[in-house]
Amino acid sequence: MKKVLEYITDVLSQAFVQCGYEEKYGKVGISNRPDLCEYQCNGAMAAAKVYKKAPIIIADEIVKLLENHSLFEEIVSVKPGFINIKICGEFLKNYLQEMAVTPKFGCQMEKEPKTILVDYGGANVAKPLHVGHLRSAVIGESIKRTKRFFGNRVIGDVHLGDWGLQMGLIIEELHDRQPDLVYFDADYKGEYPKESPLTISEMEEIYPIASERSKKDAVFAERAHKATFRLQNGDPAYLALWKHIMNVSKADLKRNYDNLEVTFDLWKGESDAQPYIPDMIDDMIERNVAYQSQGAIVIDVALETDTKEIPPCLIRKSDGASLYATSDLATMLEREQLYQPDEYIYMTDKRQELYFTQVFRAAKKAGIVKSDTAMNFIGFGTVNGKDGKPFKTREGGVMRLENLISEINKAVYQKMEENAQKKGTSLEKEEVEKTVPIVGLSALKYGDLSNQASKDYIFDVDKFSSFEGNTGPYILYTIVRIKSILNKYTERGKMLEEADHLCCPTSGSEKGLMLTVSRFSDAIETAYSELAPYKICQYIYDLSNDLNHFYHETRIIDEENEEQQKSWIALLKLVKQILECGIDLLGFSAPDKM
RNA sequence: GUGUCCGUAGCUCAGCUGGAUAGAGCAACGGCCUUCUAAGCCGUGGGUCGGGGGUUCGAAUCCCUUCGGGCACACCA
Repeated sequence: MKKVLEYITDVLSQAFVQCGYEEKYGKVGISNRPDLCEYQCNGAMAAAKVYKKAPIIIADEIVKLLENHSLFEEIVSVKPGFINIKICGEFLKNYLQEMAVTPKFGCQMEKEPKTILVDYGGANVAKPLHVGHLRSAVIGESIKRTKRFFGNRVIGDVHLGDWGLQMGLIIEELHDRQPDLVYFDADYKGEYPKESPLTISEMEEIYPIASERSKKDAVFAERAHKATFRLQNGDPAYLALWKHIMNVSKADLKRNYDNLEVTFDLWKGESDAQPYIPDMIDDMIERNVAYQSQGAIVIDVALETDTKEIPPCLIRKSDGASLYATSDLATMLEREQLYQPDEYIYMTDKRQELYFTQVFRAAKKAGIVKSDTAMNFIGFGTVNGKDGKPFKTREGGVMRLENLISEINKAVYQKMEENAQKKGTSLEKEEVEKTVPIVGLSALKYGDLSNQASKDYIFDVDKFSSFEGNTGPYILYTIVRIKSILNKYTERGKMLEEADHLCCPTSGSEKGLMLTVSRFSDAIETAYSELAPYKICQYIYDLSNDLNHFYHETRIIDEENEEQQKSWIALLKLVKQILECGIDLLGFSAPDKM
């Protein structure tokens, strides 16, 4: 669907041409003075320079030509040379009606859909999820949904950190605690047990202890390194143990991600890339892409155009071990074989930006990915506490994601209870069990997504559980209000389907709401092209504000004029659909009541 | 040191392809529930847009400079 701004810009551009000016001066934008107008064109002032005329004279010419144009309710020239525009209600009404029956409310789908691989940059196996993992999961989920919305094929890979030293640490710690396990019996020749010797909570308890121990105990650290080495070289006993750890850990991670309504198409990890590594490195050396430097194998990735020195990308340490980059490159090799992505998106902490420019360049230089494959890195900022330092619990430890969620849910529950008390009703248990996690999730996700991904942000639990103003629950509350009206409407024996016709706006708040509705595709398309979920937040927050403003001024259920009431119901239906679409792109949904 | 991002209201942040009085939310203060959910709505107060130069009819926005902070800079991930 053509956008409202395009309709107006076309008309203005034509007028500029008719008056003998260049077309480009007809560009129209949203007004920054809503008290004066809805749209504005500043082209007359820009044109004034070139054509050596007073801007107001040019603006007057344009306005004179368009005074009676059917698209405008009002078009006037002001002071230095602004052209202020109010759009005709009739046009707006028709535009919204078309939106309501157009797929995706008129958003422009991708003409050539792409295959996009999203790499969530690895939660680590055997370690609990903490707030740091929140961003990649939440932002990634939203970007995945947005990319799909526009018609692309998206493959999300959780990409676990499952092949590193933490495995050796756990294995050796377990060795000390339960030396009698068959995995540690060198002479054992039989099948290894099907049951895991460790539960998830034992694992989560063991890991930090083992990790600490390795820092103080050099002998233990050496053992862990050796165990890791044995595992990576395919020792059957350790591999069997590793599989147990993987299964238990994956099941737990999956449960946690499910709670966040975050899903992955692939549950691959670093271990999956290992088989590709030896051939890949040999091949790179053979083709002179990689070479030996100071005992290590590296790929030069510096370009003449660089403003700073980009160090070479290391793919093998001088002791022969592979690194993160090796695994990432090998993973691309596998992905190219299996999926041939047109675009890659990597989501990690922004501190890894330099690293990823190195890897991306290495991948292209080595011909692992095609030269025209889009390689995107989304680096997000760190989650900080109120003190501006990386987020910690009150006790100073790492905040587990699970605890965070339950803390927010507790606050949601309290709020619901308060509200019930005020109304003198009591909470229905089933209702609460359904609603609390939905509202809590909206608070958590919206709180994260409404910030620009690349910036650090202050994570304030109190703020997240206050639910006032620009928050997820506010958006949900708005939707719930609409649902409530629609319910009342049908309870009175009226059919929602019959409310499919809009009238021209009769108030400022109604027109304001309609104008914001009409901006939907601009907002979503911007979020899509800039990979910026916070733009979606901004838009649905605006829309919610306009709805609530309209809501407080307009009695809908009591309206006696049937046509008018139907029109409002139709408008509410559309706003509800759009808000629901928006929050779906953000990765959460609305309850029926709250 | 080099590169990079940032500095806007007491706090958390928008706004940055230059435009009219710099906007939200929180916090503070004052109104609005016998009427569609007050997790809401309306209003008040609060800013030398880090400092200084420059370009321009016009700068929070572009350029230069300076101060203050974050982060990264080959065998970690």
